[in-house]
Amino acid sequence: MGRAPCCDKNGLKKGPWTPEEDQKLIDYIQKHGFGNWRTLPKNAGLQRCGKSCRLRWTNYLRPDIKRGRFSFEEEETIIQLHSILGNKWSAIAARLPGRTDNEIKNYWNTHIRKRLLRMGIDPVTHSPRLDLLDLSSLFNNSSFYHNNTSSQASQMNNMSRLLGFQPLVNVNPELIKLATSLLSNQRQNPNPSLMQDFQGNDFNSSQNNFNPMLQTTQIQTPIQNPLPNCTSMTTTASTTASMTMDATRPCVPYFDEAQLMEPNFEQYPTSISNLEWQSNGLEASFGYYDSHQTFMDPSFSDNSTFQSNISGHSNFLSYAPSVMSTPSSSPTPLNSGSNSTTYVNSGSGTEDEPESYCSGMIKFEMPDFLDVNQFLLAQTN
DNA sequence: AAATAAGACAACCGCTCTGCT
DNA sequence: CAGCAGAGCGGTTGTCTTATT
Repeated sequence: MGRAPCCDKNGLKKGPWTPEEDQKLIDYIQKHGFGNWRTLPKNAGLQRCGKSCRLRWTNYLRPDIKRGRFSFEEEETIIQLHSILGNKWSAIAARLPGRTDNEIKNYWNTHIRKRLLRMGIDPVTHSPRLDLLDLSSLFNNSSFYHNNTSSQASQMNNMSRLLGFQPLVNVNPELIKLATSLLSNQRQNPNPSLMQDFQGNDFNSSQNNFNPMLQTTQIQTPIQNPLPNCTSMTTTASTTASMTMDATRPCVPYFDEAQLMEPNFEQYPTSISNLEWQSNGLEASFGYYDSHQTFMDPSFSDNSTFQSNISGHSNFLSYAPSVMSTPSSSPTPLNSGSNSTTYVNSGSGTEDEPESYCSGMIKFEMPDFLDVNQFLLAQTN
């Protein structure tokens, strides 16, 4: 079926490129540019197919390619973008100057993916791996998540070790509660009660066709409005967005690729640069940093209004929603004045295995070359 | 020192998308 | 509008290097 492969059996060479071949390709492109890849190898005197030449050029010989180890900032950026874009390596590469999609893909598969797995995070959904959390079923199924869970979390960790699993990073009891409840729900037949959060709010109604609990794990499911609690939101030409939040409902962030591709500026803030999401288990709370980068937690004050101002402090990124719901390794209470407790990462990652991006609440510093607004705008083109 | 395993990354394969005729 | 070819993309494989036994 389909057309013949580009590399037919006409004696075209395959496999690793030699320095001589590289030089031929470089010389030819420097003289003539890269127009038609199919005719290029013949004109350049190469026994390669055009596709092979194109890949060699774009992935290796291009002069603007940055080689060498990925920096921590690049790594963070890849994880953040992957949480939004998924395996869209070319889209991710477009935001990392000098890096190719192939390089990023390889780096993801050989480094980042394994690391996330070791930390009990699903590299696809960027959420805690519920197959590990499901160990709770080894204990008392019926009463497990009706009681205080701190001792049970400890039990689970011990059992995980006994069974040879990588222990989850200091399992957050609330998260276990959420996960086990979710698993329990998922096993049952569709039930109206599934569509209620712990506060009894009905997410099954047409008005709220969004279940923040399900979003925690079924992160790939597109939703219509990632900010369902935002009862009003305005944008202005000065790229300042304000919105009024209904704090009676959890406001769970979610940006999927479709949303990024087609941002609706009547629905979303123009900038998400100084919003910060966090999850403390049951309630996904919503906070932001003020101009002094002090975390503000408006989630439990009625009709909280906040400003998202691009010019406030640029390049402070805080979206990466799915990773945010990861158990904290060393949670440190930050804001105990409200009904929810805010945790910040205490930076417990090791030297060569920085894991700080994988805690209950993570702050990401956006590299200067990554402009969030430009990013969003680019997606609209 | 040799054998084996694991890691890293370049390259290939097959599919889809897009533009041209 | 259909068919074709070029280009791009994501997944997978192959090969080389490094670490371990």
